[in-house]
Order: sequence, then C-alpha cells, then structure tokens
Amino acid sequence: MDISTASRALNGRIGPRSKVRERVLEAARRLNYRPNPLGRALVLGRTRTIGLLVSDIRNPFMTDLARAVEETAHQAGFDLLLCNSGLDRDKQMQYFSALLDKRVGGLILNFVPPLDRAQHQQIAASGIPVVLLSPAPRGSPLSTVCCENLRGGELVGEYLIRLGHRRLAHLTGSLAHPNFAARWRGFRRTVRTLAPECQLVLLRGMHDFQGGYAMAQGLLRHHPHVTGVFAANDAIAFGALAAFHAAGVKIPDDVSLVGFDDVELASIAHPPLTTVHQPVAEIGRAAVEIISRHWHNALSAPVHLRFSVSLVERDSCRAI
Amino acid sequence: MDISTASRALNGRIGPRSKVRERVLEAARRLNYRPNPLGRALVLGRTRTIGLLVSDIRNPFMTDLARAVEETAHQAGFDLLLCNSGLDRDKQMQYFSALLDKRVGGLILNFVPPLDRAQHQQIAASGIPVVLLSPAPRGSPLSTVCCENLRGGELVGEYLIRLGHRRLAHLTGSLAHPNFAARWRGFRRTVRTLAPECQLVLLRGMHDFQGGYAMAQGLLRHHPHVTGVFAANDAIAFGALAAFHAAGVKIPDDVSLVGFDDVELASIAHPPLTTVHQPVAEIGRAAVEIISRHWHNALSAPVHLRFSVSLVERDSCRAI
DNA sequence: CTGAAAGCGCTAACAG
DNA sequence: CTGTTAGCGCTTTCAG
Repeated sequence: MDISTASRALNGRIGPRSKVRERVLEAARRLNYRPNPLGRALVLGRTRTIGLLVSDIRNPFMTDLARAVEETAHQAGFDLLLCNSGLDRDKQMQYFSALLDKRVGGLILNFVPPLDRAQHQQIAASGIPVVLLSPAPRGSPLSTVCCENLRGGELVGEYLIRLGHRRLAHLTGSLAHPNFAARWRGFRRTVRTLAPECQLVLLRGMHDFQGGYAMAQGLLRHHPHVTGVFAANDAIAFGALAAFHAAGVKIPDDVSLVGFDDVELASIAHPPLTTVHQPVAEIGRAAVEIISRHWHNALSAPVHLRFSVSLVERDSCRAI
Repeated sequence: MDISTASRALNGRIGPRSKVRERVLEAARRLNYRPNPLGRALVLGRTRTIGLLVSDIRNPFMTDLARAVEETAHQAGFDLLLCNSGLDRDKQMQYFSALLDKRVGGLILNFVPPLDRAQHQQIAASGIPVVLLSPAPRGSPLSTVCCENLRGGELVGEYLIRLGHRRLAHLTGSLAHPNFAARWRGFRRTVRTLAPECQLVLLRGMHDFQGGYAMAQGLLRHHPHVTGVFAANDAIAFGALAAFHAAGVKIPDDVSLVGFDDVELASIAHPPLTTVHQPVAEIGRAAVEIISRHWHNALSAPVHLRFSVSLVERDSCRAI
C-alpha cells in the first residue's frame, strides 16, 4: 500500500466498506497522523480559509459579525483570516490581492468605498467566491448578503415623525456606500412624504464612534434646534451619545436618537438605544454558507440575500 | 538564469548592487509576479500567519486587541487568523492543534481556563513562538504579555475605600485565570489592609456581558446592601450596568461601579465608567513584535512583559 | 481497486 | 555569484 491509497482513503474516495479504508484510518489514528493543509493547498490551488475584509473590526456590528462568521466557518471546516483595511481604497485592494495570493477559499467583503461595475467584474474574474455585505449593482457577478436597508430607514422616518419630531438630522458615513445610501434614501423619502414641512439636515463623517462624536458636536453647534437624530449605525449613535452627554444634552429629553444594527451593546448605552435590528448572526451564517457551497462546487451563480429588519424601541426616544 | 537565482534575488540573498538582482526585480514587476506563499510555506515548514486564540472576540478588550494585533502584524508582513474557542478546554486544545497543523508562525493565546506547568512545556515543545496574555507560572518557557493586574486590583481597592465604601463586591470570571486571580488578590488584600472591618463578597460567573448581568442580579437579590462593586473587566461591568439599570438601581447614587480594561466603549456607558486602564494597543504590538522576532530568529528565550495600569475616574462612583 | 510517477511553487544544499 | 538537484506533503492522472 502506498501513500496515494492512503490519501484516497482519508478523503473518502474509496469504498466506504473497504478493508483498506479501515486499515488506513486505523493506522492514521494510531500514528496520530495529521494531514498538512499546506501540501494539500499547494496542489489544490486553494485553502480552506475565508478572508473577512472590513474597515475596522471595532465597529461593534463587525465584531458581532466576525464572531458569527468564525463560528460557522469553523463548523464547516474553514478558518478565518481577519483584515482591517481602514477606509483607504488602495489599502483595500492591496489586502484583496494579498488574500488572493494566499489562495483563500472565499472572501467576505465590506468595501468602503464600494467598487464600480468594472471592479466587480474584475473581482469576479479572480474566480474565488466573494460575498459582499452590501447590495450590488444590478447584474453583479458577486454574491451579496445584506439587510433591508431602505426599509430600515423608512421605519426610523415613520417612527420619528409619529413621535412628533419635525427638525431631524441624519448622521452617516460615506453615501458612496450602498448600505448608508439606502438607509438615507428610505429615511428621507419617508420624512418628505409624511411631513413635507420637516426640516432635515444631513451630516457625513466617519462611520464609527469618533465620527459620531464629531458629527454630534457639529450638530449642536450648527443645528442646535434639531430634536430627532437618526444615526446610520450603532457605532455612530454611540459616539453621538457620548458627545450629547458631554455637552449636557439629555437623551431622550432634549434629543431623540435612533441607531441602526442593534448590536449587543445597544442595550447598555445610556439610555438603552432604540435602533433598527438586523439579524447579524444569520447574515454571517449565510455568507459562510454561500462560500462553502461554492467551494464544494454546489453553487455556480451568485446569490443575493436580503434579510428583513425591525425597529426595536428602547429608551432613547420620546414624543415631543 | 534560473528560478533559484530569481528566488535569491527576490529574497535579498544577493548583492544589493548586483545587475542580476535588478533584472530579476524588473522582470518580476513587468510580469506582475506574485510569489505563492503556499509554496514557500511548504518548504519552509511555517507560514507568516499569526493565530489569535481567544474565548470570544466580542469581549471589547479582545476586539481592541485584535485590531491592534492585526495592524501591527500586517505591517510586519504577517496576517491574522482569528479563533473563538469559548470556555471549553477541549475546544481550546483542538483549535491549538489545528493552528499547529496550519504551521502558523506564532500564536497569541488567552487561555481560559489556563494550563498547568506540564501543558506549558507541551505547548513550548511545539517549537512555535507563543505569547500568553496572562502571567505564566515561574519559569514558563512561553512568552507572556500582560498588565499589572495585581496593582490594578489594589488601585480599585484603595479608591473604593477612600470613597468610604465598606460593603464591597467583586464580580469576576474563573479565578483559575491568572489575570482574574491577580486582580482579585490585589483588591482583597488592599481592602483587608485598609479596612479590615469591610464586608467583601465575591461572585464568579461568565466574564462577559451576560455574566455581568447575571451576577449583578444575584448581587441585588442576595446582597442588596453592597454599595461598591468592582467588575473584573469592562464587559462584566457593562452587563452589571444593564442589570442595575433594569432594576432601577442608580449608578453611582445607589452603587459605585468600577471596571477593568478601559475599552473605548467605557466612556459611553451610562454613566461613563470608572475603570482601570491598560494599554491595549501596546500590548498587541508587543505580542506581535515578540513573535516576529522569534520568526526571524532574533530571539530565542521567552520574554515577559508587564505593562502598568492606572485608574481612570469617570462618573460611575461617588463618595458615600 | 491500487501502485507508480508527476508536479503544485518554492527554497536550500551543494557544486561549479 | 550562479546553476543543478532534491524535496517540502499532498493529490491526481495514468497504467496495471
């Protein structure tokens, strides 16, 4: 018996009832044999590693996502390479190439700023399964998994209007990012429809804690009359909370604040944050599943998933 | 010219002024050549990947650490494999073995529960550089990077006593973990010394948000008279905060609360959390540096680093 | 079903 | 300084 037979046995390419198979498995166990993934990867041209490329893992939504992704990936026999690209487009592409060089088995990307159609094609041309965490342009060759961003924005608009707020602000990141763009579109459209007289200011900055802090400061300085604030994600909302707190502005007494994501920490904020819930664990699971299926050639066309959202009311808003 | 020459040129094992070197580099650029790390890893027997093994990346301290580690690692030409082992000892060792199989270039471990002397030896026997995020038993063959846990506990003890609290509680994880053990030891010792009459209750549970929540609930039920609480990390403190909030207990009016870690989010809690600061970015950098040095054979003996801590006063405590 | 042989892309030991 | 050769550990034709 030689090693090719052993290889076949270990990989199940041999009759399951075969005597040889048993002997190989037995010997492997006895010798405590552990296959070297590098040898395998070299000949196969790909690894069982999933790359997760985000701008900053400290964004609590990304943290929760990473956890879910790692867990699912591990169960499916993959491991997780974590990359923080920041907001720099070049650095993003540089990371991307490095991951390709490493022959990752799949990629989960949250590109900020996002790519154009040509870049989508280019990425797809790499041949490795890619899942985008945002909606793609129509006909994109890449898989996408995201939530109903537009609907989320609408929910917040309806809610704040219903509470009687008429001077609103939206604190967001780059509107070039499809997720943020959709949240804003849904919010604005709803507000415009429900209360056309409503005053609506848009502030853009970093989509993280710091950015939220800075934007809230700017808001207090230049638009002190605003009573309802929609932060495009919970990280921004947390930053805003801190800034309001520091400035002596009471939430929800002086200003009502709504976030987006419903990260675990939203409930510990001061006060507990009203926010749009998206099912992060399911999103992570779905992304891994798509990659795993592609890996096993059980999937060829890109798939597009969109999870529904809901508003979870806590204590950061009140009627006016 | 053949490929071994090219290999040497690319790896700088050739006179920097050599004509050949120039030609190789030029050709590589022109052909857009990208070395395949798998081929290299296979022959070298190791990769430029660092494994980070923690119980849960959602612990905000670990999130901050992961960010720092990834950044430093990337600069040093390494990438980061993230593993969440949970609290299960077997799963930990299983992850550990899997990482060895993958020929990682180094490992950063936050084992919970921790290993005994024999296991330290066993891990060291694997031959790959390992950095523990906790103090090791004397004479451990593994490198360690941590903070002055004992001193941190003392600081909190001094502080709460100085504020006049005499009914104290400590909310922590497994005391088998050296970090938690040291924090508790420092705290208790100081309290016992400064105010021997002081009542001191110890609660153990999960060292995360949920655990903090549960422990605070238990505290309210069984020890409602406690006025000063020291949480062994910020995640526990956040959970406790939520539980207190839910129960209508005012912080700091009814209870003073101190955390440990000083994660970014500590400032947004309600109220902003008084906590022990440890320099997470420096810790992450140091861990990567140790591994990188080992990788380049510029280091053979294990190194032990301990960073200093300080108490940052915010608004979660008051004098009694 | 099994063995022999080739080769994935790279580095290193050894001669020239 | 350069080329030749061998081999890292694995999978996969291709014959037997």
